[in-house]
Amino acid sequence: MYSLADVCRRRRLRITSARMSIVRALDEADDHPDALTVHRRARKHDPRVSQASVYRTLKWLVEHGLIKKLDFGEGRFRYENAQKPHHNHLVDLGTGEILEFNDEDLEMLAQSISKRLGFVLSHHRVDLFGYRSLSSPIGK
Amino acid sequence: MYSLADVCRRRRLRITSARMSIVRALDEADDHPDALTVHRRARKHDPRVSQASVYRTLKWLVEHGLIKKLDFGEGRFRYENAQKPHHNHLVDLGTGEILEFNDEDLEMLAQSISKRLGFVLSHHRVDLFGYRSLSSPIGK
DNA sequence: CAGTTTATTGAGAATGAGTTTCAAGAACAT
DNA sequence: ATGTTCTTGAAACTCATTCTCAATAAACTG
Repeated sequence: MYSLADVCRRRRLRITSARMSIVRALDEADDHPDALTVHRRARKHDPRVSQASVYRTLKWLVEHGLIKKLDFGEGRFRYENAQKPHHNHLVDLGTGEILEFNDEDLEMLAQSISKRLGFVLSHHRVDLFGYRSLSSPIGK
Repeated sequence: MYSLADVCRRRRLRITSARMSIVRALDEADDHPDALTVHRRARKHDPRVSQASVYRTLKWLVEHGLIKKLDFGEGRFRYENAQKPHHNHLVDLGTGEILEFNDEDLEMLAQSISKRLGFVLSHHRVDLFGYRSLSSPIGK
């Protein structure tokens, strides 16, 4: 998987120093940070980067399809690298942790439901919210 | 289906005049209004009702399970009567219109995926976003 | 490379949804 | 009626996000 900085270069998108520090923060993330978290992390690379630039750059990256804007009804948005293969989210209501999962049947079902309703599916979002069961196969 | 006002009465929830105008606005809605839309509509019944009361009452109704808080990533919430049987949403990206649909397979699949991941499903959200296909069975 | 245009920046002001505060007014319980 | 509790409208406030603007940095142009 290429770094976001690389993807920008390959696409001839201007990558300034402010953008570089933001993009590095996103590249290093293996979670789903919100804008202010991205700002905090980007500042570690370059303390001069402003909040405004973070919001502008996030918007710009979303517009260019390099990152995805997520929303779990928390009153703010989270972001993730769009290069990650498609997946859905499961929110652990016990801890707030966000897990990712895939299900081929689910993908096909979303397609077929859309078709049945007369729509061409652009994208979809399946979020599950639940509590870890005591006999969790994942454990903790 | 009982009106929200009736449900409040049966549950011995105090229904004041401000709440009545808000609840009537919700009862009359066959769409998915956001808080300010509810406020605008409630004012038609009683122009004195404040924005604060609308937010307070919406929160109160959600807490009592009479309405559901929806979120389509628009940066604000929408609401719908919780008495409506469970359904999912399909957002028409051409018009912004929100359609409702049901799919038994989808419900079972959400359950089984949660279980597989070691979670007890509390609730889930399946939103499809798409464009009406030219040969739409629903037409327009 | 100097000069000009265009894009991006940081700081802070502005916005907009939602919440809180507070004093006044209802509703309720004795 | 009296005191207690709840709810209200208005306005202040919060918080995430967007906008404004003068300054700077890049990218063109000759």
